[in-house]
Amino acid sequence: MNIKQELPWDNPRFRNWVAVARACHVLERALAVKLAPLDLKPAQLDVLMNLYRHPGMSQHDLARKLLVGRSNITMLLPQLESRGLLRREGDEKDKRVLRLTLTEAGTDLLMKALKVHMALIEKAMSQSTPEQCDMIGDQMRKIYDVLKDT
Amino acid sequence: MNIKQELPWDNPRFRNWVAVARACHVLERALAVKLAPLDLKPAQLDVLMNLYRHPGMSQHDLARKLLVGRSNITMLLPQLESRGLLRREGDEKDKRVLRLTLTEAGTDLLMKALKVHMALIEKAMSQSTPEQCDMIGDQMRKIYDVLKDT
DNA sequence: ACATAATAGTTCAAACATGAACATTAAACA
DNA sequence: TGTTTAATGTTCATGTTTGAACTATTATGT
Repeated sequence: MNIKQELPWDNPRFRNWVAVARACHVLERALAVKLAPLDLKPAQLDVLMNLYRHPGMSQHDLARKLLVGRSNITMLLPQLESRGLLRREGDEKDKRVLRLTLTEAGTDLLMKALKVHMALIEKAMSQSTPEQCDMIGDQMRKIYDVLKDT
Repeated sequence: MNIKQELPWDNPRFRNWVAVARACHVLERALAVKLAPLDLKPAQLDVLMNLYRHPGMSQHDLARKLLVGRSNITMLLPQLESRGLLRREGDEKDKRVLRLTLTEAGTDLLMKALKVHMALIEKAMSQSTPEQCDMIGDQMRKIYDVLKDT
């Protein structure tokens, strides 16, 4: 019988995941700083990114994509809409849903923000070979699949 | 000249980092759910973990470890202290600093919470070989080093 | 058709994080 | 020593995130 149970810090999976979380955290903070001149928060950038890739998506779909609650989206959108970055238009067939699309100004700002975001990620991952980088992405997508319904 | 500039989604580093961020986010959410029965938030678990590994650390040191502001720590600790999970004692030599240590109850709760955390991480990373897992950890530590002073 | 369920979005109060300004104490240095 | 500068922790105002309750609309089932 063990007098002292194994501590998580002895476990490679634990130690390595802690490193993942810390890297995420520090990159998020750095991104917030770099986006400040554009008067944009990381969460707002996530919104613009998703609308660019999925024009006409509903608020519900957006919330699921961003892994946040619907009320969060409700609170987030008016700021962006009043700045003229996106439009909310009622769906013809289903009067419950609002369809979201970027305006031209929204797309312009997104492009500027993406340059900042890209530069940061390039800097962060400059140490990794393409193979390592892809492997990391593959593993992370698996983790997401394993946990997404938890 | 390019009519359309390269989009970030065409860049492997960008796509793969997005996967990292999403995996982090979904694991954090899952952890919050699993910790709820212990009446513990992920941020509070982070505090307990750090105090266990570094007994007697100051609030300032704790804030730096957790990558948050000092005021955040000030707001966080009273909840844990009033539950009898940790002690705050003034330093003899420097009357500005408060030394933080876990109580026995704090250590007990930490051990229970770590089991939950470990189980989640094991589940998440069960798809990775030990080599892949270590490689991910190595890369993430590099990213942290590159960005920590940004 | 009608009653019941489920869904999309909003509102609201509570919890949480953040950064600037502040008080206290220690360190630097003239 | 005495003055200035820096460090620790707190307070407070602000902004963000969350989940539960609510309205309006659509889907389901009898």
